[in-house]
Amino acid sequence: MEPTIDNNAAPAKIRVRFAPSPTGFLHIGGARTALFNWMYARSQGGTFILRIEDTDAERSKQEYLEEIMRAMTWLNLSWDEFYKQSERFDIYRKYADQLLAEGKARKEGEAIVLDTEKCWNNLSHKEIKIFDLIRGEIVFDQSFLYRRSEDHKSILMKPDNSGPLLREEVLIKGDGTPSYSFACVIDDHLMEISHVIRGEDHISNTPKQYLIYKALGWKEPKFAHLPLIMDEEGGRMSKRTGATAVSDYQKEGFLPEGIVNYLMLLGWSPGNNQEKVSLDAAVKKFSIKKVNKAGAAFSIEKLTWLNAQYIKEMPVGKLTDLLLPFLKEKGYGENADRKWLEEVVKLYQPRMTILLDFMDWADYLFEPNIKAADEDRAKYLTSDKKEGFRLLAEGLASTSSFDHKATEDVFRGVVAKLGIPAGDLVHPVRIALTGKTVGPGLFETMTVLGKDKTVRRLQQAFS
RNA sequence: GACCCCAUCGUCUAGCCUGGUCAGGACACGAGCUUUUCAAGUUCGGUGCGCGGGUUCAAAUCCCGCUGGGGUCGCCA
Repeated sequence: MEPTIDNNAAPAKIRVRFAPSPTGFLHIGGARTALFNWMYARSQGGTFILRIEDTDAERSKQEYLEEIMRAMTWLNLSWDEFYKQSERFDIYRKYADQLLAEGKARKEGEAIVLDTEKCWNNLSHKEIKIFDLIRGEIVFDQSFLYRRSEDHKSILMKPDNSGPLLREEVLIKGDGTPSYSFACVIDDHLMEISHVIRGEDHISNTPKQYLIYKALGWKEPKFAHLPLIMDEEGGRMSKRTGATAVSDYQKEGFLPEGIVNYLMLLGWSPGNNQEKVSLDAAVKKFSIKKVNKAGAAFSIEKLTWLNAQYIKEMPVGKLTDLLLPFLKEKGYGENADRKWLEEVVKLYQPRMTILLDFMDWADYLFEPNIKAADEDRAKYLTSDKKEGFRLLAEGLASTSSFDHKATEDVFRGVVAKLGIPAGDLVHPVRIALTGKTVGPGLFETMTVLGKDKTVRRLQQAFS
């Protein structure tokens, strides 16, 4: 039997946008906003739009625009449509002129401002109700329009004292460019945005924009205001308290999978106690109603842990590929043997949390000479170790094979002969070979360092 | 200051809508195991419903107040 319910009604088209202004690098908070928009679009079979809000010609820079697109691409947040507000000035102008003609706006010098008093009075209700998918209904009375003194402490009254003086919303600025709210409203309407998903800092912009929607005779979209990301102390996220640009994290060797995974967990949870969630899995489970209301503190430690999880499960070949640019930058491993390099990577993979860790730990394999810190030398390379070093160098030099077993056999032989615990020689040798007090197993280390360098560093350890 | 938003371990969160499961998981932290070091891994552990009132047989969950935190108040976006 055919269903009796009419399902022919076209389902509402889901269209969302991420609207950064290219006045700086893509911020970690911006990336999160983009991510939630993206997840919502993908989970609903909707459209994800990237709209560049570059109305401020002074502050907008092409390099930032490119950087934002590069960062989003790196994070795997692909967009379906692309717009730049700077190419749409004539559209905003047209609607401003229309409002002017309708008497809902007026000229203020070169600028055009909305007659908010008239627009407010045109409203059928004496309050503005915004429905927020995350927070429910948010109600504003007229006070959000009140004009205040410089110090914000007192409300300015009309000259005739008949009531509070209302602020006029700038639509077109004195230089002819549109204001943020005006361009935003027009674009969201024209681009048929169904859901405006943005940061909580925009909640108080919403009633102003509502007034513009109504002045234009348009229906407002649905809103969802995401909680803000705070810094580690719960304060406002700023450059002062850590890296804020996505590209900074990329430079340190965070993986896009790790960043995206961490970011999605800030204010949302798949609900099944899972921490490690791929973008695909998140899309399947994502629901905007499950997004938290409270702000979330950014924890570099958890990000780092999550990043380490992705590094650990990565095929060695791929990890090596990712390391290549970092090595190249340092001038390391230009002609390194790929097979050898993968052996080295495999050695450090379990302990890496970010790609840069590898650079800090494996430098001794690429530098011709290494030198441990003086205090470590003084502590470990004591003269009573000289005999052990001599015997070890001698023994290793004469081994035919130089693998884990061979090096260990020689080493065990030496400590047995000297009658000392293995640990007494292990640590000094590690210092001599790597310049570090910590690292992977000593025999693996020797193996990847190679016979020549190992023997030479042992011989020169005390010089 | 006004308006708005928010409130579960130190942090991210599940649970809240549809009151009744020792408030569950993760990061971090501590301890054990492992071990040539540091990590990793593994086992175990402590830590929380901001406060005060209601409603109810019963409140993390519903209501009110307080406190605390955050946001906004630009011809920036």
